[in-house]
Amino acid sequence: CARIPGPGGNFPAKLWRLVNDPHTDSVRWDQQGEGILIDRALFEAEVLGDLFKTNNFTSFIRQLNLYGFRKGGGRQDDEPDSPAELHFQNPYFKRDKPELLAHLRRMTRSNRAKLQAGLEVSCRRCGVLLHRHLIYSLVCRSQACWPYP
Amino acid sequence: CARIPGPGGNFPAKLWRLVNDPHTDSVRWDQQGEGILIDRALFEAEVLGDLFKTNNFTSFIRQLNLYGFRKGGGRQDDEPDSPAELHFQNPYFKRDKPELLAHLRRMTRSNRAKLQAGLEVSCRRCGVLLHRHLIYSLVCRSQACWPYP
Amino acid sequence: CARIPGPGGNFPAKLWRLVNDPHTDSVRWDQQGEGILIDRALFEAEVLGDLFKTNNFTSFIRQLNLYGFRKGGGRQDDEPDSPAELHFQNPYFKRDKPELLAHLRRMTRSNRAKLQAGLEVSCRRCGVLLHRHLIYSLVCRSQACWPYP
DNA sequence: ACCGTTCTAGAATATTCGCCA
DNA sequence: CTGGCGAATATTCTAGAACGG
Repeated sequence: CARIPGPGGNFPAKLWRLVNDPHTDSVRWDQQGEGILIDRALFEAEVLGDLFKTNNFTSFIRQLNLYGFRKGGGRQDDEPDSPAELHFQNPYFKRDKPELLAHLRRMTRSNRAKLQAGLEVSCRRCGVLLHRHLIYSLVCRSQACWPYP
Repeated sequence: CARIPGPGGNFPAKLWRLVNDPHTDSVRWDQQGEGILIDRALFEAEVLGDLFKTNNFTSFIRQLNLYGFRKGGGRQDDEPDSPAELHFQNPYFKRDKPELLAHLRRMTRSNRAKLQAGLEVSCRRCGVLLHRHLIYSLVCRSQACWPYP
Repeated sequence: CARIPGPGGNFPAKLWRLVNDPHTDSVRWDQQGEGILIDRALFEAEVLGDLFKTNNFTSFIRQLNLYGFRKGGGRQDDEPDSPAELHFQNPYFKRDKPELLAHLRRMTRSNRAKLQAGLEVSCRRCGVLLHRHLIYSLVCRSQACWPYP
């Protein structure tokens, strides 16, 4: 069971990799797999400046918002295990529905306008990279081979 | 004679600081002070990943082009001391005419259109930071106090 | 020499008190007294949750922006001692010109419109509290009685 | 009606990738 | 092949908007 490939890809690819990587403690799925939980202090030490070029946690939050993540739990605000953890959710980012990832878009003003007009919006390398990553994560999880040998 | 302040500022501010900083060997003025000479290998080791968030020299070149720098010497391609040095020049980036710095603009498509239409184009924090740096470099050079004590 | 009164007042009053309070290490004037330097980690431990109701540093930044503070140094060489310190400045928030405090306004959209139309904009309790605090700080500094006994 | 807090979006610069004359 | 550029994403700083006190 190979490692999830890295560190390339755009923001959704990186986030998908992080949340599915058992070696990453700062980002994880909530109990229902409908949203993600982020431990800020841990995230700053573990991820920022490494996988991302920024050291500012707020830049990471800006990316979450750009890709359509909203704060708050999926259903009835299921509590994070630690009160310090931030809860975000996105209709196209679900643990058990990786096929939805293809709908993720960077919500710039121009993309928003295009979508409302019914036009196509590209997502550079979304297809290839996300596909690779989701295959990896699905295969690995189904084989219950995590954590890595 | 104080050090040139850093590391803030936009690209022109950083470049002006680098080329005037005697501690930076990878970027320097050509003999006439009309263009800059860049030693790529040295630049990668000395500057990239530190003052800039990128490790790719080509990203730095992209910035040079965005701000209007062109390859080639000012007059008749006065030879770089080392054949490995790249020669770039910009009509508003001259060693002895810091007042021209105020005309530097990021040449995006929209900015290009605005300029052609005779409109104003902003340059965030260009004024303050460039002003700071040019004052420093002028004062320091005039006092011949470089390298720093 | 009495302590600066607290903890009441609106945001500018609190900030003026903090930056002039020698017991507060996380907020201080830059060398020229034209901008303020903020140590985030220290600020979170020292000030947040106490003087302000929030635990989010970003809320404090939002307040700074609402009242017209901008990131970056004022004019000349005012780099932070520690690169970790954030530098903000405001044309009406200067160490040696407390009379300018009266011009501070909460820059909401409506206030912005009013000011551009040349209308008056109120600032609740700005007058009274700021006046009290600036008197205190001036008196205290002039008597060189800091730090407090 | 104003202020403070929170979450999200706008806008400018920075970085990356790839095209093309 | 190369230099310059378009266009997409990434990072930074500031503003909009909603809500409660």
